[in-house]
Amino acid sequence: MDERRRRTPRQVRSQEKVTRLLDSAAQVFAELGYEQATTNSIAARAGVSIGSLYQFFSDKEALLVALEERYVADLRAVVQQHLDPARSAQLTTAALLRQMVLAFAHFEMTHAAFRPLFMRERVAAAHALHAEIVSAVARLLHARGPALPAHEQQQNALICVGIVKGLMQLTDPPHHLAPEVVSEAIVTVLLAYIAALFRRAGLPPPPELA
Amino acid sequence: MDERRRRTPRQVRSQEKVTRLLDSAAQVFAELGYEQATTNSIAARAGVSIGSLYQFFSDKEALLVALEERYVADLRAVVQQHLDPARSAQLTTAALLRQMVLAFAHFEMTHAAFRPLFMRERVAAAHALHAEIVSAVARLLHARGPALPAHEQQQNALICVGIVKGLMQLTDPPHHLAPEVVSEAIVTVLLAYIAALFRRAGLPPPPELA
DNA sequence: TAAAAATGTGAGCAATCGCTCGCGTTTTAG
DNA sequence: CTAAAACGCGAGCGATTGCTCACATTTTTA
Repeated sequence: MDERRRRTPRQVRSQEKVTRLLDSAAQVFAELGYEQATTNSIAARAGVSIGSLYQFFSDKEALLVALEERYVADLRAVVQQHLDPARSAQLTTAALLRQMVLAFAHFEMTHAAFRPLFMRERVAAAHALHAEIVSAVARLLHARGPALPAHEQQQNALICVGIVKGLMQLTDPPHHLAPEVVSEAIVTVLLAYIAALFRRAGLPPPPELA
Repeated sequence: MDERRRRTPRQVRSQEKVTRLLDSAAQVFAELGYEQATTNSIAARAGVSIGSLYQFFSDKEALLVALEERYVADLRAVVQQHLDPARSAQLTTAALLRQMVLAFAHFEMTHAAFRPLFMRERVAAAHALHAEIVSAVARLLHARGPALPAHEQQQNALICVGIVKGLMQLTDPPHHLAPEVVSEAIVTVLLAYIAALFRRAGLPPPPELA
């Protein structure tokens, strides 16, 4: 299943080492980015020799791929929890958006290497998940506004996701805005944009959006 | 004035070389980013020996700084043309926003290294210009909506600039949306957001924003 | 307990990068 | 025309990086 992991660790000791290495890689990648991070520093921070690192990971990119699997699994769990149609049907659009944005902000805070790696590099599974999210948002838009032009929903969803991704960067240097402030602004922008979509289609926006 | 440029080129031949080196640096920086770009490849693409490169630039970072001066000067010209109060007063908010966003999209298309360098690295003059832009947008917001809470205008302006910066990334890989499509979406989002600001303050939004 | 398997280690190799330096060529000054 | 100044060149130096390998240590197996 994972050809980039050289030896599957059989002893508890080495399994913990793999975990520590991935934690260390996440930190160093977050601080320096993938290219600037050195495998020696990742091993050193994990308290592991460089030789041990290469017993478990075939090369530097294998660390990235393994981290990707971990992050994508975590993010997929968040997405399935918040984009589930059954759950979302019980909430107002405003409440639903707020919960989703806050969940995503929390994910980014607890997964420091997410943006520097998966927003900039070419990472296959991350892009597949991104496409899933856009489609799920498109379905959600269709459920909330069935009268909106269906052929535009995919693009509208892409804009919505872009708003979240783009504005969430205001929490990074050099702006360093508080995640709560940024999340609130994102919700405001999303609600305003969706309301504008209704108006552009000649429909009255639902009162909860105003 | 520029201590990082070793010899000020006195002959036309070498002045052209400096120009070619900066053009080449812009291309390579845009393709690979600053860290991954190599001075040898920049010199090679410019058709200049590596020795000549270091006659005019003290080190690799000097290329970045010189490029920064060029880009910041160009962007400042665009900004002063479009954020000038006298000019902007004659346009509707919608038309003004559309012109500004299109001008910025055109700037990014003609300055390929702008985002990969100045949105990610710590570049002093670029950040100063960014702050100027946010303040100018804040003044513009105040002019268009004097009744809006003044103490929020700086933050609202930061959100507006963040919307433009964040969504403009949809023109990059992996999305590759057409700049015209993205610009139109940005205008829609900006207008919707500004209208929402009026509503949140208990004011009726100007009809041109609807 | 002893052999085998798994794990741990870090000096150092090959490749790459930023940058220098010695020297040849072209342009300018007088 | 001649000397000086400016410019051009690229082999290669020192530093860094991803990664290997020969060998030591620990755990498992029988």
